[in-house]
Amino acid sequence: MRGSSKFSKIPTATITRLSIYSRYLEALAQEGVKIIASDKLAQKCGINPAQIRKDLAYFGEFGIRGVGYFVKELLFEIKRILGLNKAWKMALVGVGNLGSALLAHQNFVRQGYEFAAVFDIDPNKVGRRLPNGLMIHHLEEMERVAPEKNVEIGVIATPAAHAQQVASRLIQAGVKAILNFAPIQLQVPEGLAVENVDFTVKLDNLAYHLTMGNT
Amino acid sequence: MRGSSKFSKIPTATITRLSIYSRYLEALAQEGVKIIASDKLAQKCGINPAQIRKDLAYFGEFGIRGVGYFVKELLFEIKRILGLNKAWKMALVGVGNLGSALLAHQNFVRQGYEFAAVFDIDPNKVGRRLPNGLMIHHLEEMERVAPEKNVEIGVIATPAAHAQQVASRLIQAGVKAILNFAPIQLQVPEGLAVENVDFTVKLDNLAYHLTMGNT
DNA sequence: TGGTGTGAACAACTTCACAGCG
DNA sequence: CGCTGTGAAGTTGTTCACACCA
Repeated sequence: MRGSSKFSKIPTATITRLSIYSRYLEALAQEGVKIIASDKLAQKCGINPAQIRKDLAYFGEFGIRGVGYFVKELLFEIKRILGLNKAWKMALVGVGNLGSALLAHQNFVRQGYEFAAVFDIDPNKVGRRLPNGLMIHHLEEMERVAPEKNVEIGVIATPAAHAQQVASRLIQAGVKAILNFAPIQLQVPEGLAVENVDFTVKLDNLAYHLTMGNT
Repeated sequence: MRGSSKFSKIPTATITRLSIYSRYLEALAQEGVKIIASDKLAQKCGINPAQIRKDLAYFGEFGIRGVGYFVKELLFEIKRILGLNKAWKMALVGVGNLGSALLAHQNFVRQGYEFAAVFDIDPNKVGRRLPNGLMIHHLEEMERVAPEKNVEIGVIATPAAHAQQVASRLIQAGVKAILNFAPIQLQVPEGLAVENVDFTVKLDNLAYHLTMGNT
């Protein structure tokens, strides 16, 4: 089997790992490393070498037998696969502590993601302009503003109580992918992509490990 | 098989789901709902009902056949399993945008987690006192302060470049669990629990779904 | 009767082991 | 020779289907 043709079933975990590979390849490229073998990369990522080769094999043949992978070339290919060869426009909803931190987070820009619109419902915030020049819109304006700014990804940084309502609005405004920081399982129609960033759950995992015997 | 005795191999996914169940049970309890069936809960969580029963079966029998589960009782049991019947002390490292947002985040306290110590390396921050009364310590003081404050969980909110160094310090100070917000794979000794909160990776997943055909 | 608890079937993902090629 | 690419084996997690019991 070869090629990324059509809808081969790619494990979600594979995509997640590709993202991780790209980070290390980026670092290697900056260090001037030209070639890397799956064993070396695997060690860095804490992953089985065969896993890396399998992951890549879903999309084609990028390596040279007996040698390894050209760092720059592989990085380019992975970025292409992930869709990082374009600038993604995001909308932030919720300019609280977390939302503000996300706005200030410089990794996004470096990575090809950009906040193109910002929303809130707090009258004290709506209408104000952020340091980066963006205006805080009222959530009501979502349907108008989001398409105008070509928003493709919605980022929910509101309290859990508002998250579902916000998600519905985003979807109505044509957004097809949501990054959800609220600790709630969003109900969305088929075909819509939702990723949850849920540190409460992660903490619970840690608490469990600390409580039970962690091998 | 029954009971949580010793080291039965529990899937990580099960623990994650238990955490999610607990959230919905909490909501149900507050709404005054007394009894819930696995089908109902499953629907809320977007999970297969059998999965819920399997997850619970790892730890005992908590339901009544033909009836369902007593909400309060099940919630109590899950919290006990996860180790949430105590207050966990956390140390925050990195009082930047993200770190500040985490400090202000009220869900932690409600959930039984508490920041007991805060660290940074920025001379402009070290020595200052936070609104909640906590003093920002220099990272160098970790080994002294962390044990003093009974820190059990380390939270890394520093730039990626510092994360590994911080992790090592936390470990040296006796911390056995780390919540890592830095986009890097931490190298830690066997038996230490690390959970990564990595929204860059999540965004990449969304970008992939938007780029490729999402069913 | 109706929903839990659970062995057994199934599906998905990971690792192994080695053929094949630069 | 050495490392990729990959079928096959192994492992882990999920769903089904129904016995069992309040």
